[in-house]
Amino acid sequence: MRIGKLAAQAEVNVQTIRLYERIGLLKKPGRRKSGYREYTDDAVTFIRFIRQAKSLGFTLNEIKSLIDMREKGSHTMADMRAIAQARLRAIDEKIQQLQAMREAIQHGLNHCGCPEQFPACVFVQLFEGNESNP
Amino acid sequence: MRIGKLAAQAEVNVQTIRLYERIGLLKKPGRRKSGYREYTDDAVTFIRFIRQAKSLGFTLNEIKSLIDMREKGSHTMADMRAIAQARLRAIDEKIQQLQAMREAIQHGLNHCGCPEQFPACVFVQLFEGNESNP
DNA sequence: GTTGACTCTATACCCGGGTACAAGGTTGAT
DNA sequence: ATCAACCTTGTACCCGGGTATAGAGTCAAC
Repeated sequence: MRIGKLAAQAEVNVQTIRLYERIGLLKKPGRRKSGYREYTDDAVTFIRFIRQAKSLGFTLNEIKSLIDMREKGSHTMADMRAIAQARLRAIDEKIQQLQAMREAIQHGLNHCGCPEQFPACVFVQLFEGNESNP
Repeated sequence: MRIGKLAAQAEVNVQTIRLYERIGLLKKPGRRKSGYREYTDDAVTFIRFIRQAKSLGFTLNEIKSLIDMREKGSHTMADMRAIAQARLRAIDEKIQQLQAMREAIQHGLNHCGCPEQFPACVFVQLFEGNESNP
């Protein structure tokens, strides 16, 4: 199939496919005499894999690492698990960080004893020199 | 003080200060005859406020909204709280999303009954059906 | 055999939040 | 008076992950 159909079936933009090819995520497909790219059905699955991995928070670089490993046959389960675990750790860190932000803001809102009196507000405190703020 | 000192005291880059000025986050300081920017001490506090808000996950645009409100005197507590609460909601959404990713990956790792047997791995499953791409 | 939809390459642009020159002018201590 | 360290503007570049455009060539249905 040509690129447009692949894009439709994999639910991505045509440009995105060419981008993925350029950065080495997708192998270069065959070409017609006209120069048109010619894909087989498994390209659909492959792009879906990429999108799925992306939706799990893997960056395109990480995905490329997985692909490269697999391609070189140098992949072991340990390698793969290590990548997955690194991603888990990154996700956990991010969650911790967001929870800390959450708490700081929530704390500000809770301890702002000024339903309508502006100057006591946590935001005002932020403006007025970091007197007592977290 | 001149921009270099301000940058040092506020612990940001000189370029960053100019960027903040350009996007309207910092109001334009006075200038010497030579054209040099001349800041007062409260600029330090102000930049620290920006960094603090940023560390709580506010984007520069959100911070600009807070500042604009304050400048225009059109700020009410309700406005400020609304912004803070919007940020809280955004943070919560992000956390939900990360937790879903976390679970999906963890599930994959747990249910991959192949400490060293490659073909049953969750990653391999992702690849399955496209044996011949990269 | 013409039309309209498709594809090709190359290049530029978008977002946010900066960072890095380059070429010139100023400051201030010696 | 010199000289390093500072400042000015303008421009371009970085990251990741795309999206948009122009100008030219190709495919297929009628």
